[in-house]
Amino acid sequence: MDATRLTERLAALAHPARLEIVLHLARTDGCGCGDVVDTLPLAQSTVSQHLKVLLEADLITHERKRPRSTYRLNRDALLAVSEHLNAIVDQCCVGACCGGKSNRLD
Amino acid sequence: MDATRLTERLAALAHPARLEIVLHLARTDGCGCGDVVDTLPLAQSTVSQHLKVLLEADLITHERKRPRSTYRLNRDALLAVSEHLNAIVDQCCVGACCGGKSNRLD
DNA sequence: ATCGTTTATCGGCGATATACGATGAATTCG
DNA sequence: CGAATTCATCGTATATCGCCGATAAACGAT
Repeated sequence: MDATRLTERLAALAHPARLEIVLHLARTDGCGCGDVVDTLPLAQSTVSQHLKVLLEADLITHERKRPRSTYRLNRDALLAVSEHLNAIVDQCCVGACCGGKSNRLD
Repeated sequence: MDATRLTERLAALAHPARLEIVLHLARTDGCGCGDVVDTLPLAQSTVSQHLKVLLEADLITHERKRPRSTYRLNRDALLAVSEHLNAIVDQCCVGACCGGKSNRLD
């Protein structure tokens, strides 16, 4: 995952509604757009847009089914973001620095 | 860290220039605004604004010194974001779900 | 074929973000 | 003192975001 992809994913997560959607999908093993609409004080078109953003960032998956489609959290993608941030922390000037703290030497 | 704080930090990280700044600070154990300006194709005032955003998100620290001030990465804050995302992944419907994968049972 | 349900897309508006140059404040150097 | 350095802030122009209502598209049910 390059820097551009990372910022795209971070941007996708950096919105209260979208973060809420991610949390909802994490709790409910996949649901449709309508289900998400019911949990948020937003119009259906707005939710659809948010889902699209998350989809383009590959943070969720989409399965077209009838009568309802299913959106699911892409755990791997979310985990990749988490680990990328972790890598930055680890990379942080090995040795005593950044406020005098040592690096994960446990 | 509540959801609002998390989205604020994610938003701060979700910009190419600011992510670059964070990476730079991670590599160079603290430096001034001017040093950052030298590494980016942006005006000094723009960089200063980006630093302010990162500062408000508490992702970096600022020590006013002369002749140069010093910005440093706040490792704990960045780590907190990483772990928060990790927690969402872990929370993801305990059991087989989300693409049929099991949850970190190692 | 028509209707109802579900979802995606379009157009537009207000708000926010991003960029820059200019300016000011604080400090150091000559 | 005056000049230079470093950085923050202001004002402003432009672009993007976020939201909505309206509409289109897809499809199952009647």
